[in-house]
Amino acid sequence: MRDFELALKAAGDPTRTRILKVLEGGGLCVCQVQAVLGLAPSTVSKHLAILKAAGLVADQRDGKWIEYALATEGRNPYANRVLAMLHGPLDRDPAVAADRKRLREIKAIPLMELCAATPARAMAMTTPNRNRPRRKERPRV
Amino acid sequence: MRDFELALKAAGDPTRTRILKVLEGGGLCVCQVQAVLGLAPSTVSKHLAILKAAGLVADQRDGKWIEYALATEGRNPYANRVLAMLHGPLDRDPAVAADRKRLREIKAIPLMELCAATPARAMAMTTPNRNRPRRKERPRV
DNA sequence: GGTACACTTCGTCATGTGACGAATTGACGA
DNA sequence: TCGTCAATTCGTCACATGACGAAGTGTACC
Repeated sequence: MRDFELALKAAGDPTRTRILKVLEGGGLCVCQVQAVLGLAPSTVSKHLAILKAAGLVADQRDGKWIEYALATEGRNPYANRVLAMLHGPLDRDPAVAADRKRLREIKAIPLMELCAATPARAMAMTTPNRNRPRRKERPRV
Repeated sequence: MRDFELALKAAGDPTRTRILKVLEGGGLCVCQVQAVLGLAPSTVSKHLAILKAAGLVADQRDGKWIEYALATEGRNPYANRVLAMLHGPLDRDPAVAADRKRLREIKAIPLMELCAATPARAMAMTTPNRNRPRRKERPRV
């Protein structure tokens, strides 16, 4: 019962549903997820921890970054069934489509440049028709 | 997104999971569900309303009683997939097994006798070795 | 029509949840 | 070893949720 509850509650929150849909495109570090969602780092971290506790995602440290990806197999027998439900009508959801679009833009930004930016600046980075000069230094906040 | 959220949040609550599992044995009226769960009528009614709004159960009035049953088809495309997840490890859950046992005892009690009883009395009725006289039967729902 | 009763709705309370900023942790590089 | 920075944890707040009893609704039966 606990596994069932954890899996459904984890996936049932709209923000976490968005995270799962974004991770369908492959593993991401927290700051990338944060940039897509436009939420505070602590908030994103909490959501990812809930998804991990439910066995829906797995994390893997990669140097300074921690990559989160959809779980392929885990101890929660319901995780796979919940993840399978992501395919379908959700693909036509406006919010999901918007996240997917933003994800493409964010993946074009080097991690070093993206992660040092505040959410507001990361959002600005993804606006089109913006002629930003390339910086070598980390932008001041 | 809304359908997905409704279905997962509705089924993700432990009390509502128990209701769904109990309804697997066939449609029941509210007072029967109430007797199984041991909760106040208003609480049960609220849970059933949430499950109905999520498209997981359907109700049908039968005279004075209202029968709730698992939805066979509905507008929520995720309802069937969530209901399918009820089969599996949940069948081995202690709470689910206890509810199933109590359900058998409750189904042996005529509706007229069961529904007029307070939850405490209904619980007392389901204790074994009780030699209750048979009353005229209500049409089964 | 009036009563009985199965069920729902309303009002209230305690607890859970999601959001944030601030402080902390842990790995990399100077 | 120390600073930097991605990520987490902590503390706090507003709001959602689940529980209950009381009051309301609608149907059957007299």
